Amino acid sequence: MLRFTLRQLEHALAIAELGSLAKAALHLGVAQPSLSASLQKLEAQLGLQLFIRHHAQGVTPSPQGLRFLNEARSLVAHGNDFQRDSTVAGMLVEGEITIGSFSTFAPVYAPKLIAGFQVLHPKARIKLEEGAQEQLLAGLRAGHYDLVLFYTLDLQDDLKVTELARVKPYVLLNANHALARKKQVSLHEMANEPLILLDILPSRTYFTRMLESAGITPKISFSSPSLELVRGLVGQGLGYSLLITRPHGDATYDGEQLAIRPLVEEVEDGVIAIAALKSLRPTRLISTFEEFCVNFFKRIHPKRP
Amino acid sequence: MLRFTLRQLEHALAIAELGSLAKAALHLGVAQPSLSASLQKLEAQLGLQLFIRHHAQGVTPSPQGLRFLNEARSLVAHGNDFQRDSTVAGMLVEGEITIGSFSTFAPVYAPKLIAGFQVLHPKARIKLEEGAQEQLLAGLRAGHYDLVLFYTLDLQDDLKVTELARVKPYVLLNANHALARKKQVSLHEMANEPLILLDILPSRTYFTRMLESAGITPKISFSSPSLELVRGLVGQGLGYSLLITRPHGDATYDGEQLAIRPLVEEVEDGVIAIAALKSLRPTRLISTFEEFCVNFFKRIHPKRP
DNA sequence: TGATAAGATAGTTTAAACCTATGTTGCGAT
DNA sequence: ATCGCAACATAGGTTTAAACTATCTTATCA
Repeated sequence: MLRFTLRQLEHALAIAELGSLAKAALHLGVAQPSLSASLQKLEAQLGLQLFIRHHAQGVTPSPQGLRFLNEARSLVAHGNDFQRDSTVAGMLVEGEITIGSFSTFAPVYAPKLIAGFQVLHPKARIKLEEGAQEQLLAGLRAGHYDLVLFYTLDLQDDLKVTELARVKPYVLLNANHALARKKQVSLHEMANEPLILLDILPSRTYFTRMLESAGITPKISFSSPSLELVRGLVGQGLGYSLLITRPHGDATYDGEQLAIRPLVEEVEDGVIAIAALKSLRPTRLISTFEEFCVNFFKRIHPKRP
Repeated sequence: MLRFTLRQLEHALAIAELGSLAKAALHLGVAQPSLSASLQKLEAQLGLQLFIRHHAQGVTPSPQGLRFLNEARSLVAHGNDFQRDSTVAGMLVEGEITIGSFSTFAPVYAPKLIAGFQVLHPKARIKLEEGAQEQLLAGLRAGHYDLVLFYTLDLQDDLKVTELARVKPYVLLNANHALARKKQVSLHEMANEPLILLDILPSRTYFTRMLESAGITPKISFSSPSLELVRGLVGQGLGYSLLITRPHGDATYDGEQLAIRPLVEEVEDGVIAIAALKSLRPTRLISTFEEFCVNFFKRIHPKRP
């Protein structure tokens, strides 16, 4: 256990610097007897006499004291650096944060998001990790992520969730599919087609729930957690898919053409949201990033009147 | 001004290490609520939330907290090093001390003294500086020397003076001098000879006082603060000298032969002493060196019964 | 020799640190 | 489902440390 206080060291250093308890007291804004006591205590705790007292003209460091004070100076400097870094960490938009992002839309939104933020706050470093919802929420609660971007489904009340945008699900078809000629497609028209399901939470729950409430039992031919694999399978004409996240472009990785059609039905929107732990007070950097996300999505998906 | 305590950092580190306030409290030997308070205060002072509380199962560091704790660990380690070095400095025979030595006998005694001490305490480093008495005492009071070796003359009561040896003054003659044939010489026999005075305090006072109390007014032909210069002048037959410090050998630097003869008169002894400031509590190293000096001179100048 | 300057000491007050007892909350077991 | 357990927070009180005011001691200088 440490037997001295940084405060005491600061006192001793000021005394050494000014060569006098009285002057040091003035400089530190404490009473002279307080310093006297502080110094005596420090000397007692260390078992070293640091200063030689010259009764009517100040003090001078003893040879031992001189060695001590040099080390003390370094320790106090270390402490000051530390304090500056720490207090500043909460106040400035600097430092590092870690964001968790739902894996399907990480590649769609995150690059622009991060790049845009970096322009405004070049001293911030942003780490991005992808994951399924479970991992994201667990990571958030475990202190691994400062914030997570995901699709809201079942809200948990230990999270502070901020809605960023609402997006409509769509039907993904092979461009040559018969229904691709229509402007919009009904779920019922697709009911007997084989469904290629994006099998990742919460997307799967979202789509199965949507089909259920439309009274449809889908024929699932394939399922995969990978958005690009689903698109590839659709591109090969193996079925249709229901999706929310909408990558730019309508070609698969292997060059097939896709068709994207809105649904006829009024279905529940997909809600893109950013979440933080309610119990974790955010730093300036975190709050700033959160606000930036809100504004970013406002620009991309402006609210209809 | 530093707004946190090393104690607080130790607490936070223990909490992080054990993942629980309760366990950390046990480990640190304090009550759990004390830790809770300590942590909350630290968080408030830094404006950072360090831990995420999981109500019934401990705490985990927040992402910000993790960065903080790493730096805190380094600071506390620094503090521990510092404390070890400091407390150890007072307890062990290690480290560095600075000795001031009266210039005429520094070359005679100091080498053996230091070499002998180094054998017993190889981790001690001893710095030696020479000077006249004024400088030595001023240096001692200013905290420049831990100890000084000198000839006692007028005792000052702010010093703790330990007598090391008593030595008799002697007459130094050219080997060819008429009186050099005698076994011992009287001051009165020399009264009309030219005196080459070692002009350094306190030696000068000592010798002039000695001659005064014998009722002799010396004919001072030369004076010099350098012992070897005085010996050289005597070697050239320019006069006699009175000395206390007795270098080994009776040749001058330029090869002349000298004769050393005791005095007939009973005169005041020269007292070799070691002194420290009364007001400065010695470290182990200082005390040990002081004792070593006492024993060293006991061997060299054993007390006559 | 007295005035002055600088630390030390004494006594008191305020603030910090700590303790015990109790409250709150989430989890797991019956 | 509920009860008990585990773990952190809160409340209230006590001890210890830090600070202040006033006074004493001592060395220096005019």
